Amino acid sequence: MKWENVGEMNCSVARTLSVIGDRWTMLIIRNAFMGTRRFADFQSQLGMTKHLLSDRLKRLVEVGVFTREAYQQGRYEYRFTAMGDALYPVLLSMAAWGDRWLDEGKGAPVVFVHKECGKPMTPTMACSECGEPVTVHNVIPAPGPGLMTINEKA
Amino acid sequence: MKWENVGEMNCSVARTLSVIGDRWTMLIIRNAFMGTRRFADFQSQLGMTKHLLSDRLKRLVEVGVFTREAYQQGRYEYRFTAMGDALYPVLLSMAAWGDRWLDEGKGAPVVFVHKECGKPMTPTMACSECGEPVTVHNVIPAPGPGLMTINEKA
DNA sequence: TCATTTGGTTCCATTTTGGAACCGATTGGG
DNA sequence: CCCAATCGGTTCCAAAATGGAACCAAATGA
Repeated sequence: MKWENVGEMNCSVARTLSVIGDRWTMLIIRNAFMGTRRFADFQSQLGMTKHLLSDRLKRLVEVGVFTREAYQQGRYEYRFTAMGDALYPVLLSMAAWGDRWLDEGKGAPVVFVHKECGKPMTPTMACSECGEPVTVHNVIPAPGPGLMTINEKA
Repeated sequence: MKWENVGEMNCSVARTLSVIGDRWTMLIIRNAFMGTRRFADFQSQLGMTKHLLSDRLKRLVEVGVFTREAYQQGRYEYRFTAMGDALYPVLLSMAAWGDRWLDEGKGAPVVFVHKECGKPMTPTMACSECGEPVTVHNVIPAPGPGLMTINEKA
């Protein structure tokens, strides 16, 4: 199977990966969450080549993660849509995993402070119904309405 | 910058992506969470070429996400370590985003049931301190102990 | 015994990425 | 107004990664 067909799998994870699953896209999104908006800033911060950045931004706009708005003649800002904002938990879960398992003994580069309670926190996956933390041990996947086969191919 | 240097950034997200951020790795991990353990099963379920699968599994074992244990002479099973289990929230956050934003009107292929409360739920990112949901609007990133510069290069 | 399964490796063509040069439109400085 | 610099790209080419198929040795199973 080719990568370009991954998005056609009947799987939410595969479809998500078809949008954010290539080498640079999540780093672009990370920087966007840190406030970066403009082409040149993304490029200098990430050190990626311009044509790749151009492609990725174009694609994220097409998919609906970013809007592209001129802030001057021919100068654009890329800003999250609601769909883009909703990627924040994906970013947080990656940051939390890297902090815990790949910190090389130096501690977390960034800590997250929850505005409401004012405390530095670890982003934690919880049940929307009862609020308790969820892990691989207490979640059971079950067939949903959109299921046909778990791994349909072609 | 080349992709191989991304893992050296002083950023937990970048380091996480250096492990799980290539085309196939998260799909391998998805299937592992669904119970797949063996080379041939990963290969037939994912439809990826054998040498790529071989590379990815080798790497995930090196990094510490999987163990590789013989279940017969020369036959191996790949199983999550604690480090690997801890990737579950990343998978859940991707599944939740895909369900919400890329379902193509067909509904979620899989729903998650929380064992403790017994209800189908939406995996939600919450504050470890107060348990309230967190979003891009109520989290403030702050410098942590491992920070030197936010985007050190080279 | 002999075909089949498993878990790969090797080879090659195609695709993607990385690096650099180039470019037109816009802007800011003098 | 003129000129240099900036912005947001595009084009070209080399290098690296991926995709497809063939091949292979060890172990199994009939």
